[in-house]
Amino acid sequence: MPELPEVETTRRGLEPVLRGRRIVAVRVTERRLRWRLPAGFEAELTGRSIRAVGRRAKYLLIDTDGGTLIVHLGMSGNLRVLGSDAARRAHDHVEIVLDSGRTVRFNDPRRFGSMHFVRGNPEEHALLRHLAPEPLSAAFDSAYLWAGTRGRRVAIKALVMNSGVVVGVGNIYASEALFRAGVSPRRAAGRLTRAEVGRLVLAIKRVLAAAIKAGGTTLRDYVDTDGSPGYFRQKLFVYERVGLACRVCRTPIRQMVQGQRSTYWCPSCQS
DNA sequence: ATGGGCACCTGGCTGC
DNA sequence: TGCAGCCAGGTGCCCA
Repeated sequence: MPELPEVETTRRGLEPVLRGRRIVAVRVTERRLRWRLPAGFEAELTGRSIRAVGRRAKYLLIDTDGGTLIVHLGMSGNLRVLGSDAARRAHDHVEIVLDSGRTVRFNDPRRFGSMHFVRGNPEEHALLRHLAPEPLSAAFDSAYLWAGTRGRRVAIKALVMNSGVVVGVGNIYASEALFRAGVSPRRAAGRLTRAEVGRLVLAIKRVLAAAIKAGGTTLRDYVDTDGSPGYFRQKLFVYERVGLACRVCRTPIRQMVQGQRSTYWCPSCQS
């Protein structure tokens, strides 16, 4: 479910609730996440004080005085802030109880999400070590993507979803950014012109920034830490709009499958 | 190295 | 009403 804007929205919701708080209890009701939670997981976290809540790609980094909790929301995960007496719901797997009396619950029906508690620099963890630049950073610019596309025969849509090229762009925002850039999702990455690469870099930055501003996109389950949905869905140009008129030229939006994922595009605006 | 396909898992919807 | 089949915001891993 969540791409960079949804994870960043979650980070912003967690930060004021977690910063400076101490973890007084950790309860796990399902250890079988994407990677099984180790036996010592609860004990390692309990008693820690939280210093900050960061983000790298789609990973949340909950920085404590004894290590970092790395959280991924997978396809269907969310973290909600609740009172400690709130009723448990189906698929609540992990609960982190704070000294403020509030609690953070990780709910994830599909269990593609994950948690790791690591000592030392989390950027050196195997999951983070090989990640490409952040899309909203200065490092992700036209020259960078130009170099990263040369000689690549993969479809440009697959390339922008590759976390070794740029992070945080998932299935929704890949289609949306390509629409905004006027580039067909099936084009071989290496065949894009300099101008197209430049437009694509700008489109990725703008669509992600606009989605963060709207609190992310809720298609089905995504909710922020308060349980409220994101409002960017109304601003989507192509995603899940197959057969509907393009909001720019009125041509019907089309859908195809690339790499087992749905792609949406306007055959008139994109070439 | 690169590209493509599968696997992990549950729930919701469609159509017979 | 029941059930099979298909689809869903991700990504690590295996193979050619």
